[in-house]
Amino acid sequence: MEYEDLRIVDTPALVRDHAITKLRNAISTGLYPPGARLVERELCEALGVSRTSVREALRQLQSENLVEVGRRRSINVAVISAKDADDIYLIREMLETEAIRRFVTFSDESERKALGAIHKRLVKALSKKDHLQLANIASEFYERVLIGAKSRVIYEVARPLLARVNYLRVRSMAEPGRLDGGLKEWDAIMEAVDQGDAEAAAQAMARHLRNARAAIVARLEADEISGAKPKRKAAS
Amino acid sequence: MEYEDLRIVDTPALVRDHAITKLRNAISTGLYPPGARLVERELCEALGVSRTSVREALRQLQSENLVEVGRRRSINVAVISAKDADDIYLIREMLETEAIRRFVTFSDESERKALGAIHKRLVKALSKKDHLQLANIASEFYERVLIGAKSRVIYEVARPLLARVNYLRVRSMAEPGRLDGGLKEWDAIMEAVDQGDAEAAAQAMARHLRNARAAIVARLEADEISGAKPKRKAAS
DNA sequence: TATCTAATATTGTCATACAAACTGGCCGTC
DNA sequence: GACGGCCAGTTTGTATGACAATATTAGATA
Repeated sequence: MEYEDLRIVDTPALVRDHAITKLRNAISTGLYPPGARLVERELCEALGVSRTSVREALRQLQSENLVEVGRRRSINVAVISAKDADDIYLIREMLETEAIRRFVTFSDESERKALGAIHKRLVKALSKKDHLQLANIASEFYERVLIGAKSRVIYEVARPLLARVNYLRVRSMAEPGRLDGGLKEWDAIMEAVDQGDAEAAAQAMARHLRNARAAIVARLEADEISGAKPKRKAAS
Repeated sequence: MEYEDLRIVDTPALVRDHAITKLRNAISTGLYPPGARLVERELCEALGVSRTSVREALRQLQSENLVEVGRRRSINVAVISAKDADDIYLIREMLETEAIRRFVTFSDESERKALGAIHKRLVKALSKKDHLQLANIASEFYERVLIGAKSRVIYEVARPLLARVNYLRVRSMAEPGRLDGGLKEWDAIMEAVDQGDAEAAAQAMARHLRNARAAIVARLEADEISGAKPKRKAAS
């Protein structure tokens, strides 16, 4: 008999996890844009939780580098410079090419199916030019690859990097011209995965990330020269 | 006149940072060995701080993956499997080869001098077979390279990985045979740096990390087959 | 208007409090 | 003596209130 299925594994939801998720979302959607100051009391109010929980959540976001401490002890949404973004994408390339190699090697049928489904939705969103949707689906794709790679370590290292550039990706995708690499890059990745060609998949992923990097870094550099206007207040 | 030096930049030490440092040390020295359960009240007592601070410190260590939550919400010192270690060293190789390339390219004279000094101490500790000292100095070396690479992102990603394997390195160095790669590997790195040969330095670092990886993974695999005895209690 | 001062806000830390889940031992029953 | 269940003690998650030390803002004043 298989009793494994009966095993109680359910962990009651933690308030602070809820808070972390909400804050992460608020940051990646730009509700709290880079540089915005996060005031504990306001977050308590907005989230409906105690300062205890908000503070623990902030500590976590802090070590994920999604927020940073200002000079006056204030907590601000992290500002990512062009150089930072460049480095993040370099590291993503290192990690995610390895991840997709392992995905091809270790993933089971259902995982490949799931990735294929995400790819389909991606194509649809692309054709509709639905930028926000596209960014979200792409996030799912990256994350699914990380999970399928079956390496706790790679996942733990790469995921925070994804979170850090999430906002940038949403922004960049709203740009005319580059809809996150266009169809070809995604198709190349998916095709290589379908054919079980790990090396081709890694190459396709590398190309994709290098292009994304170029687009995002260019955008940030343009921003930096034009206006160095640090936002101090959160969006209302 | 240069008033910059008078600028008050000093940030009063935070209790929680103190706690984090202490705990990190306790973990990497093995005072709290892998698997050991960390009980909040005991940590409060040991550190002489309130539960608030201990909990915020734990949240941080948690996102650094130095501790992990057990089934019943308990906080345990992270146990690193052979596979985890293998992956960590793979990623370290990716990051630290890049880091030392940049060190060679971007570091200034004083930083190279400082690295040279660390190397000298390393050689001395090696000749004395002072394992603990050796592990600590090696940590300094790695960290100094990361700093000299002048990339906030690389530093932020690589440093937690260093912290995660710190305990393993201390242990592994106590092994007869491998004294963390022996003289040759370190000398090769330092020589390449001195000659300003970024690529040679990267190669030497890669070799060093691959050897360290092999030693540590072998050790962990031996441990895993012999005894799967998870420690549940912290050292007194 | 410029500047100094007092009121206010914000963060860091502590001390409690309490519910929920878990642990372990004690006891009674058979 | 074995079994089962009840009860007290632990531990974590969360909330609340308090207070010092700064930082910020507003107000008063020259």
